[in-house]
Amino acid sequence: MQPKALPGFRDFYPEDFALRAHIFDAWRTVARRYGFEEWDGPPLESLELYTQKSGEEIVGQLYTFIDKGGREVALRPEMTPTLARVVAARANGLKKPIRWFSIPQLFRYERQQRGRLREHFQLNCDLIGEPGPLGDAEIIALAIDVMRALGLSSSDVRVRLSDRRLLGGILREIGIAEALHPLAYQVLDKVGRSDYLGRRQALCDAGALEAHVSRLEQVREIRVWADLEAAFPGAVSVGQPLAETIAALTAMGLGEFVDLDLTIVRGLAYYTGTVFELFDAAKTLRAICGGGRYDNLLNAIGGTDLPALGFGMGDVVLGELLRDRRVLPPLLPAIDLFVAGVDPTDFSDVLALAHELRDANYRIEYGLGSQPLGKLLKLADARGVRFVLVLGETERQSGQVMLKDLGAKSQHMIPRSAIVSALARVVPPAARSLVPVHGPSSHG
RNA sequence: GUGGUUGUAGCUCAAUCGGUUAGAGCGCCGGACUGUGGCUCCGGAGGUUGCGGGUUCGAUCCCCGUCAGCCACCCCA
Repeated sequence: MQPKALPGFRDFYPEDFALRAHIFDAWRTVARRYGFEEWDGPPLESLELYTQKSGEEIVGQLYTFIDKGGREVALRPEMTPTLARVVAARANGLKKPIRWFSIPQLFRYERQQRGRLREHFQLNCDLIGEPGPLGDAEIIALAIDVMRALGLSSSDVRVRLSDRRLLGGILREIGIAEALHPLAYQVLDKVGRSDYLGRRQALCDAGALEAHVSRLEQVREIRVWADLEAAFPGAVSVGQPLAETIAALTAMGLGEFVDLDLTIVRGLAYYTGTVFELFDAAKTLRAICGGGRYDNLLNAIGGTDLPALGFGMGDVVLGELLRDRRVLPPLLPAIDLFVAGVDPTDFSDVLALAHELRDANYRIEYGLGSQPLGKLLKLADARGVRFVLVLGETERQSGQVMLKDLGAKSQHMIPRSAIVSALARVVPPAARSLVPVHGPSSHG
């Protein structure tokens, strides 16, 4: 039996890594477009950071151990507690609102399933120090724009949006006691799922009136703002921030992505306002992204009273959705040019030429052993590279190099002495090459 | 953590009722091809049938266990 990666952990072969890089690229590009700055923290934290405040659910699934100094430590399962600590440490010196993003690798010890591993990368975007609904719209818009940047539309992904303040208002309007609100949230969370009746019974057993629970069930029918006004007129006023957030998203032209869905609760105990999730439209996968407002968390962890909100977007479900929707990045060749020497006496010329071109920021491969030219061309072709430079006795005597275009099936001589400037007109240097790997023929 | 289900080559899959040395395509390596790639043809490597045990003259096939994948719970990122 060959050794394998631990369950729930991944090996990234180059084609897998290409997808990961594609996702990271979109994450960074869009976050920067919103003026967010990248930061990071340690992957290993004190266990106490997680046991403290951020929801007991997570703690049972931590990777924890005692380090050699006797400290109880944990691999980070989420980024928000670290963020709270880091921000709190310099809260007075940071200009608000703070716009930060990070791409941490996170760990959870849990049985894996599709879309849920023990390790994943997650884009975290957080906006700290802004209490108003335009901040909520900003964060949600960023998440939507990541989808758009990856080639997904509103028919591929949906934002499901709710607000705990509004939900609280609805529960008060119904008359459900404050102490029963967590149970009521669970009932809403389970709507349409197998355990729904069990949770409903639990709420009744805890003292909720049957009539109240029935009315609570109307919440799941609310799809547009008018539904809310009709069903719970008394709660509309506490829903104002959510209404303004939706209006802002509509003004941005992103309204078509957004569904009002008050059954979105989210497990983490620290959310205080807006909560939202992104799903694939067919809803065959797990949530792509989840987030919301957590106005009390920074105070609880770092003693700094700042409103905040943010989201986490994992790479696993997102990658599956990109595969499903067939919006994967094109496979690009790893090199711009292949250099082929005709026989072993050409090696030193090949090495000199290759290195000169690498210094000019070309990505270069050449044959590492003594191989016939046909072999080298076959290798170049397999690499997906379009251009080959051939160096042999003939070229050396005339002070030239042969530039062979595998795509156009043509070749011509260019002067060896001015090789870089001669090439620049034909082959743009370096990693900006856009020639697809299977592409010379399909590329034009 | 609970229940169900599936494990054959790097990948996708075969293998009659339990019966000889577990096959094929793709991929990989080599040759035809010593200054011209893709195509073609030929050859090769690669498997303790996830692992362990049991039943049997004989197990990829049946039984048990275990590990891993998947699905549903659970929980959420």
